[in-house]
Amino acid sequence: MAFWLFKSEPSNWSWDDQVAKGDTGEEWDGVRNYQARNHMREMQRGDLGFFYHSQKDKEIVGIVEVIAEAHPDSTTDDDRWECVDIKAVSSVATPVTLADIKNEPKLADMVLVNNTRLSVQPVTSDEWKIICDMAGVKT
DNA sequence: GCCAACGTTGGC
DNA sequence: GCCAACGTTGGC
Repeated sequence: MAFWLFKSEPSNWSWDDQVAKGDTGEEWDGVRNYQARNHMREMQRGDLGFFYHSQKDKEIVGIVEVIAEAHPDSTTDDDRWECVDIKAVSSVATPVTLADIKNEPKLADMVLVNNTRLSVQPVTSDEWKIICDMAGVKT
């Protein structure tokens, strides 16, 4: 079981949009970055991830689950790009902001802090646990 | 709205 | 294969 973080600009694809898809889930398409794609290739069904709103909110707002492993991205003919499908699992009780994360010394090494531009990131199990505590999510 | 950081492209 | 130029992302 691995943990991830999915970043999205809410004006493009928000947590509400994701929740509206229910258990059907949705492709995490549109990624055009090799590092992010490689992370998606490593994902397995049942892996969990944080759903992070970039730009305006800058906070983790929900938990998602990988429901389909990497497959060609249907939004392009370019076969370099793949994506996984994810579904919303639950909203967090307390959104965890980027500022909260930066204020927590244990999270100083998070990719979110050090490589702000990467849209799909790995999260360690320690980081997962700490953030779930902060968010009021039971693990 | 600005700007820094980073990834990608393309000329050589 | 290197590196300058460019485009995009995202925090502030």
